[in-house]
Amino acid sequence: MDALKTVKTTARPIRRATLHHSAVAELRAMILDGELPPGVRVPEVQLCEQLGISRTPLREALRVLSSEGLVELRPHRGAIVAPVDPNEIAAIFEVMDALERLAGTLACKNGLEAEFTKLDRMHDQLVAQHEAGERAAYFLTNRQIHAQIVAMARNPALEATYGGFATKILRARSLANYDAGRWQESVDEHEVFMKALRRRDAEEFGALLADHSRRTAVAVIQALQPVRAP
Amino acid sequence: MDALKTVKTTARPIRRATLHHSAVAELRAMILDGELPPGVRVPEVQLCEQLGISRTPLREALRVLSSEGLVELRPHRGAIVAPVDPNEIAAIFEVMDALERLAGTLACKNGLEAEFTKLDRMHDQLVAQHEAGERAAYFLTNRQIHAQIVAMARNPALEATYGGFATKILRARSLANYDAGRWQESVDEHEVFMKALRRRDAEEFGALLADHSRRTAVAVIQALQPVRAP
DNA sequence: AATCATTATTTTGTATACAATTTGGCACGG
DNA sequence: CCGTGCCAAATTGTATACAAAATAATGATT
Repeated sequence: MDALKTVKTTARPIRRATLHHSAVAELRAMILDGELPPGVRVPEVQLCEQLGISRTPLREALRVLSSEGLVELRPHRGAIVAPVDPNEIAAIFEVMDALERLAGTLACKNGLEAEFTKLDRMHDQLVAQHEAGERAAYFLTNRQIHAQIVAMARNPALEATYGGFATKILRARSLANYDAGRWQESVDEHEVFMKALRRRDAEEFGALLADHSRRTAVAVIQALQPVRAP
Repeated sequence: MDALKTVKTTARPIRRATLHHSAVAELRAMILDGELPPGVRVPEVQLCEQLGISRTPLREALRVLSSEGLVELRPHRGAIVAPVDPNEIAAIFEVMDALERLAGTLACKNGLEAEFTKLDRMHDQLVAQHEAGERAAYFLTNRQIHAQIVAMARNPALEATYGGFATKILRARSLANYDAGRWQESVDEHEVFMKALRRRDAEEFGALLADHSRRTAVAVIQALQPVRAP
């Protein structure tokens, strides 16, 4: 007696089966990984055979990435991977500070108890990775922590906007090698705002997150300066 | 002795000649004007002959609008104009408040003298249009004022994000008829934050703008409630 | 008569072919 | 020797044709 006709195979019934959607994901990853460095031209046919798809879905993907700001479309002149402009990154961080503050405040108000404890565990992991000098793992955990905070804000619009900026910032970071001294500072700041979080002090937590973001901005932009385009 | 080889015919040498780009603009306008109401299906071929273009550029346009959140793509099931979800609008306003505050603070710091006076003139116009009961003209001026403030912030990332949200909010507004009582209130709030602006009190101006945004949010969302989908 | 299965139609997704524009090179003239 | 104009190759923009999937319509079976 099966009451259901269809079996729920997975929690998310949305299957992204279309090629153009896969192409977006693939290209985005390639751009983030630096496989497609900023400023480089994106020849359609070459990428087509590389991805094993036709031009149609690839072009659709390029339009989407353009609207995300990861590529620039120059009519009749081909697409290029969007260059990383320090001024643009600075502007993004200026907005990001405000978003971090908002995320922090809302997360404090809307987060579930289980999420707070999860955040605590993640923070412990972060500190451990810092002490162990595991740079790559640290950065990943760091991103996950901030993503978790944003998720706890329970605001899809904030999450989407934050994600878009985070992507661009991530790309800038991967270009500019991070200052070593900033690492310790950053961990300290995490310690501080986590204390505010444990007190459930929403305003203070938000303010500290914004401050953390601002300091990160300074470090990233500074590290970006020597990369002057040749 | 002309030192320049090319004559600058216009300030923006970028010409948007491609069909898919025109299609994006056209469709976006149609969605905003309510010509394509929320939830309605978007049959590709029908729109193609209506716009006089082929399916290829139209589909590219749909992907862009999807990435902007104005249409929803359901794989193999066609695209629909994104429904206006009160919860989504509420979430957007929550972010918008923060953006308004940021815009106000930055505008106060980075605005040029000429721009401040221009804003004053626009405000006078706004008040006049309110007194004259010119509803449509008032709303236009209102939008222009806020756009001007955002422009004065000198932050392209903020401007783009703000613009995207403003588009969605505008669509929600056009659906829900605005409460009459709110109109007077709104003008009063404009009066108040303009005073702060004339004092060049950046923090206060930002705070008042955020407050204005929050109150607008309440009014819009309330006006949106009776529109329960049948 | 109602339900299910199967088929037909419509619509979307993808690939390919054609048109238009840009860019690099080359010859010609100054 | 340099600049200008024209031509050719390559690449993008658009249109159309074909394939796949979903919806509907129909008929058979109970």
